Amino acid sequence: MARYSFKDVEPKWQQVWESKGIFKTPANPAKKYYVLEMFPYPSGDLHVGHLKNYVIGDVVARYKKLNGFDILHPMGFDAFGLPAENAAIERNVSPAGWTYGNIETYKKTMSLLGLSYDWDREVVTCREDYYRWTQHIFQLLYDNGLAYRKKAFVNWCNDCQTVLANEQVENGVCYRHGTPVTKKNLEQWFLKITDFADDLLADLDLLKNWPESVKKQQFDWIGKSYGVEIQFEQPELNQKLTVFTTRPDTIYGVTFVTISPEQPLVEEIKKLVPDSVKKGIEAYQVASKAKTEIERTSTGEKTGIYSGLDLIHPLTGKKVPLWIGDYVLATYGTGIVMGVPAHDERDFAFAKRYELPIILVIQNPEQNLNSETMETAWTDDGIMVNTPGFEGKSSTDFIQAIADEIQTKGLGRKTINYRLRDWLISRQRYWGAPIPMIHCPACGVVKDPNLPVRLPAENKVQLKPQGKTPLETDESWLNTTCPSCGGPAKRDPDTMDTFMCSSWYYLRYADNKNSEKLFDTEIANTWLPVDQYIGGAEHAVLHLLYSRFITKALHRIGLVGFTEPFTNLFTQGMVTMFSPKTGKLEKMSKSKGNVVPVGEFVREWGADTGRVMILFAAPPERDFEWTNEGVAGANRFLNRIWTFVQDNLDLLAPAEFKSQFEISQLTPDSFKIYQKTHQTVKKVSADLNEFKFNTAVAAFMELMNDLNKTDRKSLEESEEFQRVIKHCIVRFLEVFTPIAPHISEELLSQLGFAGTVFDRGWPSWHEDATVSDTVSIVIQINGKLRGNLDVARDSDDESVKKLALENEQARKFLAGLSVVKLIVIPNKLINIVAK
RNA sequence: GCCGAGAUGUUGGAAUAGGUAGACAAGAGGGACUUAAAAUCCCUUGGCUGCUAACAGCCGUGCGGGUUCGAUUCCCGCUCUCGGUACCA
Repeated sequence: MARYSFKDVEPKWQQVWESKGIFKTPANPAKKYYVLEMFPYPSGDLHVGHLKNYVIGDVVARYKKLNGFDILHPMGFDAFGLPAENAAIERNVSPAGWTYGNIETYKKTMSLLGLSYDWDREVVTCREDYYRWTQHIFQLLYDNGLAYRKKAFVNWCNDCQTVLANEQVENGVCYRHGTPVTKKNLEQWFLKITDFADDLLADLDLLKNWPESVKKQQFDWIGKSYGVEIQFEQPELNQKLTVFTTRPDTIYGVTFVTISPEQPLVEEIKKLVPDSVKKGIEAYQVASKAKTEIERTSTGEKTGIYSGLDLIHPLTGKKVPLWIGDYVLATYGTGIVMGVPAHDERDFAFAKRYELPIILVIQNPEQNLNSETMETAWTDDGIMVNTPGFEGKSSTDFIQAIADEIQTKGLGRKTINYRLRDWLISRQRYWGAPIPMIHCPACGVVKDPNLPVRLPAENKVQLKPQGKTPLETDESWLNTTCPSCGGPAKRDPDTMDTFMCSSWYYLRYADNKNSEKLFDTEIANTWLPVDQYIGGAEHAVLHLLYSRFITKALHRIGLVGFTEPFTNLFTQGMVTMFSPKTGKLEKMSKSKGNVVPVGEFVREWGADTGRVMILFAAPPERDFEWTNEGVAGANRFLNRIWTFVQDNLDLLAPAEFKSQFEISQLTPDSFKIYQKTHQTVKKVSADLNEFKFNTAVAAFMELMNDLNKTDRKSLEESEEFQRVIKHCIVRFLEVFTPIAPHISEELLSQLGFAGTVFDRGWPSWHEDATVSDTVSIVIQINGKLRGNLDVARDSDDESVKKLALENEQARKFLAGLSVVKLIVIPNKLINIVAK
């Protein structure tokens, strides 16, 4: 018996789908469904760890298509970015050549898998026909006041040799390299994502089918907090110092105020203090700036220096010293905080180090706090003390009262602060979309009207970072004329963060060939939002937040009719494998030396085996380990299906195909397999809707195990039985096509069906056949399983009780006991409570 | 530290409007076929006890309590693991 020869079958069906144009996007969808997997950055070649994302998307796309939806299922490449540029520097290759070569490799590999993409919809972010529109979006944002330039202390990664957005700094290190990030004071382009902070927060509620963890991460990242700004006067300074606090209830506990060394007011302060103090402040500023982000933010020492000035406490009128300390962030709130050592850990540590006084204003419920002896700050609620007019009252009541009082007395105002900052998008690198702006000495910043602003030729620029942006090294590119006055001007030398490229690609797929516009609004509104987005959870606050922002911005500008890009989001777990380098399970990656290349895998096992393996191994949201045993098991299963059909093809192929049977006409054996088949169709339909691929595959295995028990002799003897078994295997194969499309199509065709499964669609199940006339009822005695009872479905409780008490097994256990109570759960169990 | 998710056989995992725990696989053991091996097929496979067996009993879903006729599922208190986060005042 020939084993399943995937080497012939898989290319054959890929060819059929291709030639029939099955996966082409319909122009005027009646029932649209947009399935999208996060597009890859093309680096090297695909390994099986990458596959999970694409396989899940393909199952969804095929399943929806079989159910009559008009599908948009595109693929493309996130093609600008550092790896290409680094490869260029290290190996002297061309960034563009390297990238396009990888894209070709990726596409070739993807074509082995039978994925249902419409490649006519492809987008490649580094191509001119794409990045000119990325530049166009930038200019649109600029026109609408959503892109601006400012000088700020920004995150600098020495490995990237460029600045990074806040979202790209994790725990003080670069998200890519893990190298410590330092601060640089540079003038850069920012996008006003903070303008949408409230919408981004509120609309999380609309995202019903997003993982809670992703929504939570975005919620925390936006970090909305309600508080009060309070002003402290300084007699010599001509302006007041404003602090932001969420704890105005601790106002009477203020014993100092701390200002961040980068806060601009520090410069004013320096003018008022004696030279010796000024020198100290400057030395401190230099020292702070030299620290890495980790050194500044890790739990370590809180350092500071006395500014030489004192402030007036707005309520007590007493003097409190003003300190400069780099534990205060210049970019959050006002960059100045009030020091309440008794009720804030950081202030407590600072006060202890510099021997500043501690005033207790909130007493704990045990009433045992004492400012002299406390060893840690009390940050919870409690009872007010040392607070005129509120002694003995609850701090939770006081917090509102004092906020109101501060506001009415004109000492400050209630306000809201966000942790979210504007998105810094300038990058001092070559391989990205140039920022399409011109700097003119006369006119200032002017839009370049000639898009695309092309990158200078690779051989004209110095890619290796040397304190200049690579684009600046091509003078002929850099120097241009001002579109406004015609005088000499310079181009903006930076490129855009590549997250900008990926924050709108899902829109371009809808109308990817439009050379006149970003996209046609009507077409975008037809296909979007994306119905099902699938990707890794690591993008929770990067790509997914930026994309939501860009969608909202384009909505405000009037280019799209929706406010959220992705209606449903599924985040798959990663594929792990034992790494010989680290000696443990690791995410599959080249650097860990634990990859299985897709090409090699498909040559040895075929695409369908890989698909079944990935879907069966574990629930898709969970991580799973890639194992040879798992692969072999998946392959064995496919071969069992193949063999079953081959063994019986002589009888099944000629048999008439009936789409439904009369239950009463079926023999018991026929009914059993017919029932199992329809239960399977029902279960698989439900499981695919819920992304429960692993249990769907298990259901197929169960049905196959039953089909394999088919008695060849009975089959030979009864034409009716042949028709039943044909019906069952056909239904099996039809609903199996989203999971293993090649083998399923091939066997359906061998069984006598012309065309493809898409000609027939998803079968409905025979509901009456999924239930039985009789059910097995469990007999429990005092909660313990003691026997079984076969009764008619929906038997009344009384007859079940009677049968249970008469049951031989039950009587054995009831000997010497008296029955106290009977609990009947219809069609499930009866519990006899006895003493 | 804080926030979130989780803990079920040798392993991946099933089963939760509370109702037969371990579906389906993997691995292991035994058998059939074969000169042999591979492949394939069949059987066994949570632990303990009853000398062995069919069989029977007891225990068993991280730990300790609780609610209930009945708890992997609900409640309270722990332990551990994995993610996320990191001076945001």
